Amino acid sequence: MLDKHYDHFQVEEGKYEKWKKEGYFTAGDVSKQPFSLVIPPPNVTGKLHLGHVMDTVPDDIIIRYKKMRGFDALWVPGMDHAGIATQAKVEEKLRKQGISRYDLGREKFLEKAWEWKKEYGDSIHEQWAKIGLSVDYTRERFTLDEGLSAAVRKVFVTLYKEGLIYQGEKIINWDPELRTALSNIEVIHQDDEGEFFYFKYPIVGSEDSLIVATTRPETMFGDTAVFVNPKDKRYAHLVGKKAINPANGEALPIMADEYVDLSFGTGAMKCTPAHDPNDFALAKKYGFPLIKVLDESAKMNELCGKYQGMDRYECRKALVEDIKAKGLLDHIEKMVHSVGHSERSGAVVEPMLSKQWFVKMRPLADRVLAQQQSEEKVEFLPHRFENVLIRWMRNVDDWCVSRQLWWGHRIPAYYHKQTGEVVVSETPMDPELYDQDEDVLDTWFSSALWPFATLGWPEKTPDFERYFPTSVLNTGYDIIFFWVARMVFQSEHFTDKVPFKTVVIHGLIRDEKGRKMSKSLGNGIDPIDVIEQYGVDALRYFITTNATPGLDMRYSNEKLQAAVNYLNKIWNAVRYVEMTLGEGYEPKAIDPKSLGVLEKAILSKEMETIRRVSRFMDRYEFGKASDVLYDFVYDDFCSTYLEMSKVSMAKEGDQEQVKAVLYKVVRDIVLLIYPYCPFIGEEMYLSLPKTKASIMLESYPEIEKAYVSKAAERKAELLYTMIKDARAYKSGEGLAPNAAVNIVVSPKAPFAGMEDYLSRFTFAKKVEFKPEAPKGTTFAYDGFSMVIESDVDEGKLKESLLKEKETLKAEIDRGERMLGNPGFLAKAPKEKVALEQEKLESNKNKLQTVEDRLAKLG
RNA sequence: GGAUGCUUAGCUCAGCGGGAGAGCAUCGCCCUUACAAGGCGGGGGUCGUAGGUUCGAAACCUACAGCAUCCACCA
Repeated sequence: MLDKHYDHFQVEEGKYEKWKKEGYFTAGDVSKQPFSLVIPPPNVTGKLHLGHVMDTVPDDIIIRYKKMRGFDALWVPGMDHAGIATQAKVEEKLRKQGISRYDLGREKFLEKAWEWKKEYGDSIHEQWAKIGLSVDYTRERFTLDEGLSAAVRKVFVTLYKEGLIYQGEKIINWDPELRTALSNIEVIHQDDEGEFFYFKYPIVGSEDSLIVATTRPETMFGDTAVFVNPKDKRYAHLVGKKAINPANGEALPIMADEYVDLSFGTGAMKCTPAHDPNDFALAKKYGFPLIKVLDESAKMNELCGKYQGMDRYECRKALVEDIKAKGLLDHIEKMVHSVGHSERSGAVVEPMLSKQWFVKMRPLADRVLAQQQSEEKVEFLPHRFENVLIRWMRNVDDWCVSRQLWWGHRIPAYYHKQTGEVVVSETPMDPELYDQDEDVLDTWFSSALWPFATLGWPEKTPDFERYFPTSVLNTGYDIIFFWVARMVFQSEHFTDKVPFKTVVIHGLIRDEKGRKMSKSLGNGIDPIDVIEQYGVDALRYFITTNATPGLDMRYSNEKLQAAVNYLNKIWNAVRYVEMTLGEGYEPKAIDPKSLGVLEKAILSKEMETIRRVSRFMDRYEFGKASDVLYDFVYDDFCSTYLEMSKVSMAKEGDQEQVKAVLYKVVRDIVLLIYPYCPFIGEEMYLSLPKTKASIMLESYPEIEKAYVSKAAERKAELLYTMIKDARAYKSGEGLAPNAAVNIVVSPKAPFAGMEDYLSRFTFAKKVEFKPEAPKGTTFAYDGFSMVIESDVDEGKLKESLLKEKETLKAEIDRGERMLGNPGFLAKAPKEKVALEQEKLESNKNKLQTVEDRLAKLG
């Protein structure tokens, strides 16, 4: 027997450990159909946040549901080494101890990083357990483990041999704080306030000068030309002449190119090929030298004269002062412009010429674009997110994959010590003869292989053969570019298959005010705190049912409390059923034909509920599925059938049937809620009679056609409507709910045995069935009527009757307008027209009754 | 500049061609042995604005406004 209140601490205790120990999470029953998914691997950078709960709980619901549906459901867990993010954290920790990574050296630093991974990996495991994730620990992976590393080398070498990986000197995004290259998407653009400096460039051999504007004066040491637009009449006479760079006195050619925007700045632009991607393109076109003026910490280098060694901003300030002193500063404008920041360090990113490794994206992206046109494509839910992928694939630039870090997959490229010859190899080259490339790969390079490499690829392992491609991936829209896109192209290129058939995209969780959760705002919410307060089942329920697919959701304490209340409701329904069944109850088979009307009706409703819930579960629409179940639990079961059953139990003869039905329905409710809330689900399940060792061994409730009876539902509905009418009538007249009345139904009862329910729930002293209706307050239904006799406050009654009359008239008016419209009759579906006719008839009858009653009142 | 989403009850959000819904909040009555973390009953909305399509629009189309997000560019 369950306790009076649901206590989440007691309910959660020990269950996860038991499931894990019993091996319920382990897949591999080959007699069943496989179903698989991989966890979005959390970074080993720290504790999990609510975003991870959003990523993983839907997966857990899917896995638990699919297991109940008889699938061999595999959920591969694992974590991501998160190269740059983790390295930044480890460096920060060391810095607090006054140590830099260079003090330690590569090997020692990596030891520290592995210690970090161990510590945070353990804490992530604890959190998975708290959340209740049914991941298969026998198949757990790490993006830096031996198998993944082998897969990474295989992919790198293969792409290199195919000409899809190359080393090149290009403008990349440089993070001067972490001293590494970044890919385009690791750069966050934000609008920063800056200054726009207008400098005078004297024209050689003339008194004239040209004004050029820049936001980054410190890069002027790398300028190679000044450009104007060929159509620009203001400068036509200067093209071909030379202008003096006010930073270093060098003469720069003035050239014309269509690229220059006449309306921006002064219409004259300086060209700095080594520090701007557009200028780089111009320099290539005209064959300019590429002059780099910043070092890897964004300090000025030896080409910058007296500014050498200065930080870029220090230099900017000093240089502007010096130019001003020379009288060559025209003016300074404040301007807000978009500035790139490193996603991890926050440092302002410098576009910089650098030799890096790149993945040639065009052929890989084209393959994806073609695949999305075919039958064997990745399906996105909601569909619109497919366009995000497609647009990115259409416009993608080559991917800079080398990082000047230590924590990650070291690039399998080797340089001959004498000749400098480059060898790219899966197996290490002789260290006597070759030096390995110092750089590591972008962390997403290995994440991209996650769905197939975790299953054993490149080996043809049984798991890979059986579980790949995976069935579904559930993740946030914020990492479609970072992760989803890359898994798709790598998978299609290397396995010739999509990595997953369906991607379910969810929104992000925000705080109660709708703001993004972030460290700087300090508004992040620790899931562990939420679990302490409300229990994990409530958190799981909240996070999967209060969100619309693809849209952001807000964290809400109120909604969590609502979830707790709902769970407590189910808990108590189970408790009531247990009390009713009594000790030692032995479940009995139900004969659908011999059941009473109310029993038939609730089972029929349950079948409809199972049908609708299953349909939504199969489409991964957990919010909708839970809504359907919620309505059934509250309205149909708890408020209605369960209350009716109290009367039934007091009657002779029916008890066994009622018990059997109560048992079946409440047990099925437990099974239906269980994928969402496994802990309380297990607790309630085990508390009921005749169970298996765990709810994890159960199957999902099935629709049984013998239980479907729309006729019984309609009959029961009549009774419920009568009760509701009688109650509303009493309330409308200012009678207490428990005030005594007499009810007469005529000419006969809609179904036998209903009088007990009617009297109990309307507090009728007497319920009679008579062929003739007496005088009194009459409610008309199809084929019979109900008359209520009571002491009435005539004033109040009249008021409520008048109000009812108004609403009925409005309804009738609406119906008549509709049915009087020739267009409606001609074009609307026949069923709709018939339905409206029925409604109109019924409303007219009701109005008649109301008017009769009013007439009697005078 | 391009794209997407949102705008519905006091708050948070469903609904997305045929009678305006939920949770919370609010008001009234009830501690009735499943549940006061509850029950019963009630109040509250010209569904952002303006046009259009349709027999019928909160829903479909167009324009506009506000909010949010993403991508690109910014010498």
